[in-house]
Amino acid sequence: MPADVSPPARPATLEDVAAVAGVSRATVSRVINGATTVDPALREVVREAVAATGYVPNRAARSLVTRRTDSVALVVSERRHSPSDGSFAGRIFSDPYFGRVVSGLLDVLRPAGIQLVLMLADDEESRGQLLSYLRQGHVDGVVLLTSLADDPLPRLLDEARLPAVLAGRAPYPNPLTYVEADQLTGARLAADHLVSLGRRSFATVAGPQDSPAGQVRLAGFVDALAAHGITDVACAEGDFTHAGGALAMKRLLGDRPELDAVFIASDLMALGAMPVLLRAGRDVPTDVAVVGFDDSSAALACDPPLTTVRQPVEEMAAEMARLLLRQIGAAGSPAPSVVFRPSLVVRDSA
Amino acid sequence: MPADVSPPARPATLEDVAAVAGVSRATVSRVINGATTVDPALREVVREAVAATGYVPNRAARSLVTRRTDSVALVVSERRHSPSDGSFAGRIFSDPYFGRVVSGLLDVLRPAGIQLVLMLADDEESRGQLLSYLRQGHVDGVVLLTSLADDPLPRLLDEARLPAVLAGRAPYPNPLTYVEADQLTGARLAADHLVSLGRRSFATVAGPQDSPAGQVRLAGFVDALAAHGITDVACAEGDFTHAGGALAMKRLLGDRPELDAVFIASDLMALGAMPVLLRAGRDVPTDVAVVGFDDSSAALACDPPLTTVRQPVEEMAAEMARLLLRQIGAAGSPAPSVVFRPSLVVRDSA
DNA sequence: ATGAAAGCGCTAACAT
DNA sequence: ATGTTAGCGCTTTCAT
Repeated sequence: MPADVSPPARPATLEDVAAVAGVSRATVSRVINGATTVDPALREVVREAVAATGYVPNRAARSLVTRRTDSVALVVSERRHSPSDGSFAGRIFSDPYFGRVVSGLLDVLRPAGIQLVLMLADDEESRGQLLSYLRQGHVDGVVLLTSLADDPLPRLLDEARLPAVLAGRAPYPNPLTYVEADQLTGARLAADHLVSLGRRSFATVAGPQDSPAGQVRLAGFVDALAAHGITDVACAEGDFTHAGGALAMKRLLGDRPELDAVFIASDLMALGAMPVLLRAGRDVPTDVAVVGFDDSSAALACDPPLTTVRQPVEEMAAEMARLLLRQIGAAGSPAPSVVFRPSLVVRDSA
Repeated sequence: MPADVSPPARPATLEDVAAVAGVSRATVSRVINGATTVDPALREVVREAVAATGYVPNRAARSLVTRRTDSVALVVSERRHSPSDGSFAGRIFSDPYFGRVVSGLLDVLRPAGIQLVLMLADDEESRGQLLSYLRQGHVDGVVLLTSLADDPLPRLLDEARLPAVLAGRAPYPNPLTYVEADQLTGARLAADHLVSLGRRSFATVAGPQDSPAGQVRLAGFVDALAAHGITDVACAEGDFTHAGGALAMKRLLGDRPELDAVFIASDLMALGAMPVLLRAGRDVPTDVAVVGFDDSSAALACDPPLTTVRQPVEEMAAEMARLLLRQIGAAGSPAPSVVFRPSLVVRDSA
């Protein structure tokens, strides 16, 4: 029977490393945290001891004294689809937009050793729980993704004095830092392009009018057309989903069969709308020019490839992470908001 | 100048509550944690003190002594789309499947007060970081979503003796608990249905053949047809995305223009494939019968609505969460795996 | 049933 | 440059 040489199940602590390295806990701590006031030779010894023991810092212990958690929350705030629907449907999870946000966030957070905690707020109760959780300092900051114009979360987050960054400015005056693409300009880009194509009968599949993005993109499109003297615009509201885009397009075709230009407020809706056009015997772009919004993977999934307004979502998300980290570092003093310039990506649909 | 009556910025601690209630820390702790050995009257007093002080337990402190974190990781393991692509594209984030999983998980986790930490593993380096993080006990357990047949994570997770549940059995012998729908049966359901419709020329848009789900659904479909004496099946591989489905469908139409039945290994790919059929002048279901897989929101976004193999993803995810919680409670002793029965949902496409 | 006290693993003064 | 020490807020024996 072999001697039990395996190390104890208990993970190594600072103390263990210190013992192996023949130094004090404090010195090991300094090396771990990259303090410059450590003799290079000792530093090396400690490094080896860390490797030998397989030491990894205990976050709870560290957190207890530093009062930082090295984690931030990604809060997704939506209206629950249907109350009967016991389960949260999470519309946004199916939008390529979400993946791009996570991706951009992690590009910055991961190298910084910060974890991302995913939290949902889909009703009063969950919002309350969320806030008490956040307030207790269980995360260092929050990134808020909301699709509700009347979302109380920005206000509550501000009152809680929590480092926070919003994806898109709050729909009401609010001091929180936000990052967004200029939606108004984006919608204008779409309108101008459609006009420059010589189109005459305009329509739009708008986003949900209880969402800021939905509201602003519609307003921007309508205003930009008005500047060209065009005031007659057919509009159908979609819900930012594939199916919603298809539905809205059908309505539009019923309302205004002669339409030859349509701006669709998200690529995902455009993806749903284009087969509807096809089925109705309209060729894109010959009969109907289509411009989307986002420049997500959905734009390339369209046939023909979609001309669309590009938002650099990954970059924007990375910027949100950076601003959040900066606020956290600066004891919560708010960082400046930043607005990205959208651009028009011309492909084949318009 | 009004007296400063506002409470100190410092959040209330157990000590504060104890002082207000006039009892010891230990008693407050007992009340918080629902110990039964507390006088009902005292319990009430403590409750009030908690409310008065706005006390919320400090997770780090608790975690330090209990060695539990009350959080679990949702690990998404994928191959990074393109190495040049600095940013992780996160294919799975755009699949309705992901949202359903999160939804089902949170249905169980949220009431249990467990947080969900989102982690990505998309290359060797991130996998290494991930493991050292997990090993240190920063989460109590992990739910693994992988789309790689040769993913080393199940093995590594098992070696690390971490409570873990896999979405779908590991592609190699592995003792970890898993939850899945019987993919073989699901694919057979699709095949049998298509055969019962009297179709004669079969094809399939398979999932990626480096993913377990992709492999098994293809094998199940081919085998089931073979049982009907049909051995000639056209196959094109897709990547489980919308665009991938469209591409594969085009190839299929080129290879076998006479096809009149196609099984598509995911609804999202079917959503991409159906407009291709339409454009090629094929009516669904008259000319071509189409059966999908998943019964996700994409199935209803199809036109016509998609006949598909239903996987109860939300329920499966909820079950994963339950099994994980059970394992965590039982000091890591593995829970039994569970296999759900898929069913055929007949709509209009076949 | 309740309280006193130890200690989880770490960082940050402070002292040297 | 390094070590000593005092907690961070909580749970949990162990007494009572």
